[in-house]
Amino acid sequence: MVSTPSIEVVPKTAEQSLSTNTLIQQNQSCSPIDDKRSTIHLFDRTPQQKHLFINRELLSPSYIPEVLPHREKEINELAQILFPALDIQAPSNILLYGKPGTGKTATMKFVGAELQAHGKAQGKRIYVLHINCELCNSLYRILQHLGQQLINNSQDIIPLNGLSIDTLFTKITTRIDTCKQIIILVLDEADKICDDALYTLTRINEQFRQARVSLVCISNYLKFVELQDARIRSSLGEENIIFNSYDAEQLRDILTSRSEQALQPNILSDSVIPLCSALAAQEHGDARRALDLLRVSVELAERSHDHLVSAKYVRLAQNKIEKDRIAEVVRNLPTQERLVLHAINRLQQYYIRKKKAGAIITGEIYSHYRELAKAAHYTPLTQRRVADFLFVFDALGIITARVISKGRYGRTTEIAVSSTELAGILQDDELFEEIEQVKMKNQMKLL
DNA sequence: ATTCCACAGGAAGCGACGGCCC
DNA sequence: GGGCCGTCGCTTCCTGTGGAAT
Repeated sequence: MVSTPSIEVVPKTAEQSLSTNTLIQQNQSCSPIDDKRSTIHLFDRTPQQKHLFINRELLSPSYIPEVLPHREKEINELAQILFPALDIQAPSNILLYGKPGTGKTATMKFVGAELQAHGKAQGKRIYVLHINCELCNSLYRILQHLGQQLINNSQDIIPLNGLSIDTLFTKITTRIDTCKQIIILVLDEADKICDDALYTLTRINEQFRQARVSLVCISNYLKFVELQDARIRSSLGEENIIFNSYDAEQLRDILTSRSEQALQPNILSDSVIPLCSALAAQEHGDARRALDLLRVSVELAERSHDHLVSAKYVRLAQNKIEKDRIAEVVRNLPTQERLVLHAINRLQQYYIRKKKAGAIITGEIYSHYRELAKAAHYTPLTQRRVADFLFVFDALGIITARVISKGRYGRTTEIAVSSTELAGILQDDELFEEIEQVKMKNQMKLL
């Protein structure tokens, strides 16, 4: 039996608190008796610990505040377009564009809630239904979700699959058309939907005699509508609202307004909010990022028993957020995708060791991945499939992929690892030990 | 101007899976 | 229980591509 390691439950400094994972790992080696003993006082608050938060939830990006600073124009515009719903007339379909964290979803939820409440007060049937198309990207999933939200408490559950699209479509449209009502269907991340689904949804009103459905598509991509079929383009883009990125000053206002409600007074040093705003403004004015930075900074200070959140914690928070994000992504990847990441990482380390200039290319990655897969007793996937993985890693921000032409020597993709934390994260991966012994067969070729 | 390389990436199709309907 | 459905992960096949080399 392994003896109990000396564990300090609450680290003294922010740096120490960042190594919480190590502490947890050490803790896992404790015996059941030791576990029991160590948890008795685990959640007792020490005298020097202080609540810095009043309500942590208010700094969560998903929280919709009562006031949305610097979005008054968009709110009014959206409300004007949706106004006919109060007369049980279908508003125009709307497109909301803007980069991530510019308040599109928050604004829509805010206006949607107001509209629904107004409708209810007037005894009108107005429903605003949100669907995240990242999760529901096919017509079947959208209809299933729509039906499920409409029936709500009924026992008539719509199955996740098994029905034909026609059956499901008839079932849902019949259910919607039972009375005179307006449904505002908000399709968040609408660019993730397949074309057929979008086309069917734009034509859905043809099925109704009483009810009406209006679409609100939210997208991060300005070219979203341009890429659609002409039939979809005409009916989708009836009204457009563009959400510009927040600048540092606007982000500062947002943070100030939220922190006044979410945090204890006088716990932020003067530089914290300007720094969080400036860092988030550099990332295309992402309010979510700014809120995350502030929340994590305060959490780190709280864990370090500090009564004042200084700029130091913002810097630490920035590193922690990035590392946590990549680690979370990597942890949830399937084995084959992690094998490809290991191949990329090993090649990167090899390039550094040998001081080899230039970027890693897909051919090298694929051949090294094959070696690793065989060594770990997995059947290697095709190069086509691996190319798709690389595209996904790029989208996730783990690598940067750039298609280049090497003239007579063909076309390829240059890969650079974007995250400085990747090597460390992969060392904790269960595959690491398994493939660590594998030598790079193509070492000479690579040089 | 043409050739050639090493892929990129689209399209089609396959098989497994979970689940419904008759 | 068999037929059917949509989805997902994957393969195979194919055409397209950019620019150095010829």
